Formats: sequence, structure tokens, C-alpha cells
Amino acid sequence: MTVPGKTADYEAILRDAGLRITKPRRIILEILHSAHGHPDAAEIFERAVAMDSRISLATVYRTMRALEDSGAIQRHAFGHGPARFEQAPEAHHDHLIDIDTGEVIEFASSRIEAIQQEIATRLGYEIVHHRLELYGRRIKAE
Amino acid sequence: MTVPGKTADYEAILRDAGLRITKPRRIILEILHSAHGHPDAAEIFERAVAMDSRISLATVYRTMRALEDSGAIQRHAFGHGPARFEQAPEAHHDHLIDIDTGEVIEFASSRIEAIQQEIATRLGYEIVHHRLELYGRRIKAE
DNA sequence: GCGCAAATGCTAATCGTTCGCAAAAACTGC
DNA sequence: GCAGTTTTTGCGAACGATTAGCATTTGCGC
Repeated sequence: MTVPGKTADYEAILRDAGLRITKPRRIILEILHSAHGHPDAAEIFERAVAMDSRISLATVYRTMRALEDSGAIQRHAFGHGPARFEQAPEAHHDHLIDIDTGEVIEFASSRIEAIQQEIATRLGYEIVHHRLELYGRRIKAE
Repeated sequence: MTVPGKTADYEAILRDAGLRITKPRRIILEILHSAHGHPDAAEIFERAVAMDSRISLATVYRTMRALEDSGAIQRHAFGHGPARFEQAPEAHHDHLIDIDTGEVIEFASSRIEAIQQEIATRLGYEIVHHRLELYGRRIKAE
């Protein structure tokens, strides 16, 4: 489903963000790119150490913040617990969180996006980004 | 704009939540009820101390969690920074956050709510609650 | 390669939040 | 209104997540 990772991609992302291309950053971007879920910093750190044992947790956090500032990744705070990250998607999508299992399902709705635009405009704002989270429970099929 | 606070209201909220009616809790509920913005725990604590100097920060946190669990208040994590709280509104509403000033504007859209329902149903879920945040920048009127 | 700014790895510090426990306050049945 | 039981409180210490400080290493333009 995800595009196979190419080193060049990560370099472009970093360059666009005005950041130097370093080994830790390439590794972190690769992890984010190939990650299926929405990992938190500790998980990213763990996987990063597996690829290069010299990487530090501080670098993970610094990189996450730099990439977040540049818009390359998104940070989420689902419920309580640590922040979780995902690579900024081409097409925006939102999240449905299963409150029993914690599973995160992605979805998109252009209709909702359109209404958001409308509301923001009416309030005198332009939307820079947004976040929609549905917290739900699986309906038993019986 | 807000209904004048009546002690009896808070007692009902606490009773419904299965909590004992104590002075700190009454004070905290009163603060939340009369608060205009979306205060964080430190702000609530500060105002609470002004009303009763013996209240502790731990009690604020404990009360917030208890009330959140019972659904009497809502907790938000706008951007980075500490969690912010508001009394659970009668009618659900969402938030538009001014990314320059941090100002939070409330709005509601039944159309969006309806689409959310539809999406959740299609995915096999029932929505327990949701959160929609627009992060925007004021459009200059020129 | 050389030099300098930027990034890293440590570790210590900070922030927000929760915990443990003894003392105090609320509810209960009398 | 009182004794007993349970919950809540206040305090401070502990915790988890995140950031800061600083010496060392690295990336990158020349």
C-alpha cells in the first residue's frame, strides 16, 4: 500500500525543511515511512536503535519536532498517553479510534473538508490544518 | 451568557458521577462553570487556591480525571502544552484555534456531525465521542 | 581537505501528571 | 448527633514524556 521507500525521498523532505541530511534523520524518516500504525517516540527510538545503535532518544524527539514544524510529519495526542506520529499523507485523512482496542482507522471525507472551509471562512479564518478524531466502539454484528 | 451558578447543580453532577460532595469539588466545578476559556489544570488550581487556600494541585488533577471519566467535563490537548478542560456542553461543539494567538473559538455543525455518523456506521462503529479542531489564521480584512 | 554552523549523544533538568500514605472529611445506620 | 466505614484530601515524592546544556561529531560550501 505504501510506496516503497527510496532514500532520495527522505533527502528531499529534509532539504525542503531546510535540514541537513544526517544518518539519524534518514533512519527516522524511513521508520515513519514504513511504519504501519502511528508510533510514539519510544517506538521510533526502539526501531531506530535496531538500525543504528548510536541513535539517542533526544535526537528522535528533536527530529520529530523539526519535521513537525516543517509539516513533513503530523503529531497526534489520542486520548491520554504519549504523542504519536505519522508521515504527513499526500491526501489528508482523519482518524477513528477504537476506544476498546486503541486501534486507529484512517478515513477521509471531502464533504467534511468542504464544510470546514465554509465554517472557517464565515468566522474569518483560513484553515492551516485540522484534526478530526472519532472515538467509537465496534458495533457487534449479530 | 452562562447560566448563573447554583450550588445544587454541582451537587447533582457529583452525585450522578457517584462522587462525594466536597468543598474542593464544588469549587472546581464552579470555576469550570464560570470560566470563559478552556483553562488548564494550573489555572484551575490558581483560581481554586484564591477561593480556598488549602486546595492542592493533586486534588485538581484527581477531580478532573474523575469528572472526565463521568463525562461531566471534557479534556482537550490543543497543539503542545498541558491539557485544557471545559465543562461538558449541553450541545456538542468543536473548536477553531487561532495559531497565532492561541485563542479558541467554538462552533458547531450538525452537517458535519451527520456525516461523521455516516462514516462511522460504514466502518462498523458507533461514535462515543469525537473531536474536531481547526487550526487557522485570521484573514486580514483589507 | 578546511572551517563553521548545525546536529548528535550524553546526561541532567523540566514539565505535566500521578501515586503513596497518614490525616481529615463525607456518608451511613443508629 | 455519633461511631464506624469509606472516600477524599493534602502533602511530597515519584513518574513518564519531553526538552535543555554542553562538549563532540558531522554535513556541507568553498
